[in-house]
Amino acid sequence: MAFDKSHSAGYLANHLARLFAQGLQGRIGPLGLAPAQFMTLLELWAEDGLTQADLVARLDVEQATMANTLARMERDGLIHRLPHPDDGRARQNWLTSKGTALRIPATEAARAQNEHALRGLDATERQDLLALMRRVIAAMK
Amino acid sequence: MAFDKSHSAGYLANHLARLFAQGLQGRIGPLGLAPAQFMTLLELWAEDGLTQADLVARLDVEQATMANTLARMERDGLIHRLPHPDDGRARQNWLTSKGTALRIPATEAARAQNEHALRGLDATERQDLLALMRRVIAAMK
DNA sequence: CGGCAATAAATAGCATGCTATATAATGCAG
DNA sequence: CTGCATTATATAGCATGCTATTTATTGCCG
Repeated sequence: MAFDKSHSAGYLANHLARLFAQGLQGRIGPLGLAPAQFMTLLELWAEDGLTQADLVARLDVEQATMANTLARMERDGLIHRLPHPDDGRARQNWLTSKGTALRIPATEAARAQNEHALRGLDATERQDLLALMRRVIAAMK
Repeated sequence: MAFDKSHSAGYLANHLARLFAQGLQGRIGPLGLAPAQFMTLLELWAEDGLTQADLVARLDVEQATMANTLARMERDGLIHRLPHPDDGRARQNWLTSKGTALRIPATEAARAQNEHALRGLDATERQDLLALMRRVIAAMK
């Protein structure tokens, strides 16, 4: 019996994520943003000055992944990093004016991408999908 | 108004896919396989000797991505590639005995990962989740 | 048949993500 | 107060995935 990829949650999750990432890239790329940068900016827009460890905890990515993402964001002028006043090991990540200014257009782009992806689902189906995904995520964490 | 990542289908899809990939990696890594290699092997187990273009069409990844995956699979002794008899541009990808032998243990590992991820959902919820994901994928393609 | 568009792969360059390891600062145990 | 485990980052190395470009072959049009 064949293992049918179209009935595999893992395969579908991978495909779904790739299509979302490509779509989001197409919308925020012109703003000078990449998807992982956007995800990180979401946290900094909510609370500026977070450390790398804070961001790792909130976004559930590995520390090394976040280190690289922050390095690219600094290179691209989205953030600047200053020593933490109370902890010599840590650095606080602060939005630049450029990083701050992207909030409205970038979140609008992400909203448009979500809307595009979900355009075939009604409100109840959307709620169901999000709830089911959250439960599966919780089961794997 | 904050853009709430826990209510964003794109964010959840990304998180879901990362957790699936990590879990699958943990299960098939000991077999000497990586997730993208497994996905490709699924197609070759169903039909051996496919070309790179065939695999690109069936797995919906970019041609360059598949070229790299196939190169790693050849390096790892999972496939060998021979000139296509009717087309001098193409190469056919054939399973080695090693690649063939992994079918049972690898599909079992993938099934176990899916089962682990979905363990909190009943049969109806699983069907619903897969169906909703397929519809969103179709909307984005 | 000769030229040119289309097709199949390969390659370059980059972002994201992982594991594993190294470095440096902190902080607690004794 | 010293020493060691813990914590915060950084770095190395790799897989996956993308876009863009290159190379080689096919195949059709005129």
